[in-house]
Amino acid sequence: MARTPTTHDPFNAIAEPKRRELLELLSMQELSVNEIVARLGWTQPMVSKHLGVLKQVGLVSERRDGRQRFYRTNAEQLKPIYDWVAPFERYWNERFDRLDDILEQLKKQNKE
Amino acid sequence: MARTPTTHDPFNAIAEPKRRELLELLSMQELSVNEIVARLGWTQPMVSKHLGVLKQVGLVSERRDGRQRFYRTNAEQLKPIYDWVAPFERYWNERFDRLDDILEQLKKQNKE
DNA sequence: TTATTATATTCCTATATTGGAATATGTCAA
DNA sequence: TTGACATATTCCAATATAGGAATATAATAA
Repeated sequence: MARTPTTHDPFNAIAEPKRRELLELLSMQELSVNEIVARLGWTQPMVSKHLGVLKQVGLVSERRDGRQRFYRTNAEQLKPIYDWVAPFERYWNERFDRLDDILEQLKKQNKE
Repeated sequence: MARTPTTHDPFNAIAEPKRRELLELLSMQELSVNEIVARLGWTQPMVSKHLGVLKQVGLVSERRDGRQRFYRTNAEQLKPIYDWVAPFERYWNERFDRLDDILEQLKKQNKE
């Protein structure tokens, strides 16, 4: 009876804008925590905590090397979101306008 | 210092699976609250509350007629989500494999 | 071993949440 | 006006959250 945890699935994880920013950054390149801190200007614990959430839902993967940990985006985990939202594209993309017209005509023909 | 409200933006609004289900249902057709209750089998207050969240972020629109209220999905508000997630498609869609190869070659050529 | 560096975790507070039950509001009909 | 119907809102509980500060853990170097 509470909001679903952010660590439960990608939809909840990416609701936080900072985590979306992290995913964008780490899709270009693998970075260590301190490099992320330097680039984004957040506090180190803040970076670690958001990375922790993303790791739990599999949206980033971790590689350890000495005392450093390198993270990178695991984009495949975003597919469920894409798959859910993509079918709605037709509603704002004019590319589907002609198809809509055709479907309308078919409907009319069926009624006759 | 708390999680962003569900009514703040589409990303937070659709993190809840029941609201995604509502959006799918109401994209096919306009429905009254009671019709939604009948189709989904949820309690009436639950339906009204979720519709309230979706309405606040503009994801559904409302039409009043007598004592009934008809809702339908306003898909354009999903565009920010699509726009954010679509660039990641390349990471799981094999259609981009050849493009990746070409980019790799260009990188190599640049180094020379 | 001790100090230093890199990262993660804990403790705290303020704030929202979801769902259920009960109730309120609004609209129409008799 | 009164009753019935359609929908929204309030009150409650349990639970998580994000961020800040402080601290813990782990790995390396001196």
